[in-house]
Amino acid sequence: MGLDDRKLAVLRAIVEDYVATQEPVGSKALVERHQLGVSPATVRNDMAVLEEEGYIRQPHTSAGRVPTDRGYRLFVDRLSRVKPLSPAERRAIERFLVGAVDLDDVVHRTVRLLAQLTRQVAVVQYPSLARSSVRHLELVPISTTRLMLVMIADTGRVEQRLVELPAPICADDVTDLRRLMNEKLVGTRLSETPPLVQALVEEAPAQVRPAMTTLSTVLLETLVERHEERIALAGTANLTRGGLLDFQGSLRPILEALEEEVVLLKLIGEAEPSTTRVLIGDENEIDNLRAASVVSTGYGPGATIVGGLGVLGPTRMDYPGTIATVRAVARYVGELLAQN
Amino acid sequence: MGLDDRKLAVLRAIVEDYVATQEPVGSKALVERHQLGVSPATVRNDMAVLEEEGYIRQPHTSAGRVPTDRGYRLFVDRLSRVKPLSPAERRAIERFLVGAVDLDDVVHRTVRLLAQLTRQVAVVQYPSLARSSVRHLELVPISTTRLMLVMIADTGRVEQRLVELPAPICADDVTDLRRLMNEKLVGTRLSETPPLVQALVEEAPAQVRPAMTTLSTVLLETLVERHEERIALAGTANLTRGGLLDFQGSLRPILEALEEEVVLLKLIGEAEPSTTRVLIGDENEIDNLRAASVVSTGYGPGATIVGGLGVLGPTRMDYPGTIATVRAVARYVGELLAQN
DNA sequence: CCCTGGCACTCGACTGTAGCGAGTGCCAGT
DNA sequence: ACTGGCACTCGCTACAGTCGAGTGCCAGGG
Repeated sequence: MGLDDRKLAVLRAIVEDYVATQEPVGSKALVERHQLGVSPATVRNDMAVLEEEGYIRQPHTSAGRVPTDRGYRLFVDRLSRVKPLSPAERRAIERFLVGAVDLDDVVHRTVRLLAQLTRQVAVVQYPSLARSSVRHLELVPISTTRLMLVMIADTGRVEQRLVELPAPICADDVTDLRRLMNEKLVGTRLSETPPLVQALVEEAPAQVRPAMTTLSTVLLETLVERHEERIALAGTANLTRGGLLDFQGSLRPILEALEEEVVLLKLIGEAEPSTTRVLIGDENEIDNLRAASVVSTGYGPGATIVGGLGVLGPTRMDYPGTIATVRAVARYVGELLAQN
Repeated sequence: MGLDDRKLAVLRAIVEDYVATQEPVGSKALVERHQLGVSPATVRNDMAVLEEEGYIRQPHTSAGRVPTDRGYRLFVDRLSRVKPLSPAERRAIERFLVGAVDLDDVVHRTVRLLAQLTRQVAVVQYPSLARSSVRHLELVPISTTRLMLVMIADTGRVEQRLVELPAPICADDVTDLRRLMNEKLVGTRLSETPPLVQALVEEAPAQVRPAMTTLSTVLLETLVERHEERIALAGTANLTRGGLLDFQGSLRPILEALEEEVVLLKLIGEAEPSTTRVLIGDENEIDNLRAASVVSTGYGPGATIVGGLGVLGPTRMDYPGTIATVRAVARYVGELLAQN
């Protein structure tokens, strides 16, 4: 408990050195590289206390100390000072994101940018449908019994589904359907849609009732219920930096986890407004990712949040820098979305 | 040169054993596990010839033999018998692919299926726009000066672009634009589109000429010229199978290559009709992939090809099995697309 | 002429030993 | 409360020795 200022300074120094060198750090090296104003022996005593409290540990009896997950946690919460982005980084962000033609394009550029800047694995969630509202619904006749239902969300996401009608339909009826759907649904949040869709079916003229029923089913089942979240990933090659030291030599579990969209969504999809979430090692609920840390945040136009983004790396990561970058990128993307 | 039947049989046996065990195979083990009808010493002589011809090599002086890229090539070209799929695999394919709601869904399911069956990295190209034709063009007004241009291709692909108009436009004009574009472009292949689009602008009534000009620019620039190919990837975790033995211990270059869509397209996008292409190690043009092999083929409804798919793995892979699986999956996907 | 058994040889993998050195814990002294 | 000193631990490296799988070659036999 009694962690006085110097002990905290020692912990900070250990974390910083270990992150930089990737090697267990000893008492002598510490006093040499940081102005602690005390001797190695004193530092050793402090280290013993820190170890007892579970903030650091020794890989083997006669080696230096390495921060534990708990140590990183303390470091992140209380010891790290926010590192402002370099002008070069700011410029990189702007240069990278202008000129995106498309939501797809925005997301792809963002995820690559994030991977490049942090030199880690980057994950970006497409704007969540659940958090979007309907901007427009379009029906495109493919044949007399087939329609393409296109939904355009205010976040720029566009989803389409092929709808197989129970009976042939004429062009006028399609127009009616389109009008009815748009009148009722445009502007509503996807999460509030179900009852409205229900009403839509009930109020539909008999003429188009069967078609509307089919349409509503597709709308609810594929767009609302299994609310189709999408994810973009980049920078997996960065997992191999630092040789086999990180991730105790096996990338396997990490790569497996990254293939599961559900897992990724859990990681970065539960963004709270304007917080940056840092999950360190063990704190992670997914077993495969116990050797990794995740820094994530939400993004969206203005103050609203429409999706999450973040990076994943070894617990031994540069938290202050990563946090700053993730935040900055999220803010830029938000601004970009606000313009549309 | 003088490779008689027995020497070929020896090579085949070496490849099969090495693929199965991942360990250099010696003469004694060979005669034990295969009915070659000769003694180890004879096999040794054959091996010496095979080595001289560059089909196998010794990792170190006193170890067994390992196939070279050239050896695999000979094996694939002349020695491997096609391995029919097991009924279980066939069922797996069908079960996996039915119930896809969406082109996106089809592609995602396919790539995961392929990764799972071959236990390797799978790559699937979305149906190429260049090889698709226009089924329908839709214009959705977003505001008075903004349109969403939606293009639906016969392959099921749907692309959308936001178009910023030079001047406000009324609903009737939008209807006109839509009609004009569809009359002229529906049914044409994307690759033949440019001159038609040109004509479209020239023939447009003065009233909608400026808007049509802008539209055509977007159409050409973002859909035709940089013909937007997309790729899905799965199974990267399979790269870690076989410990660090494959890929000489470093996944780095492989992962890097897999992040480059351009590279992937080059690998699987140049499909010839009804051929399965096998690239072994060195044969690969991409330096990063010199330690890997790629098995790819084209797919599409009926006999036409709209895109490529394939898998990437260590040169030490089960070629007959992989080839059979890749072909089968491609055929099923083709059938699936033909139904739409 | 081709195949075979035998034999000497090579060389990587593994084991055990020894010395080195970074780093620690503890203690007595200021 | 901090410091210098000292004994101790233990992983790392180098080195020597042994083992054994596998080879190349050769002489003999069908």
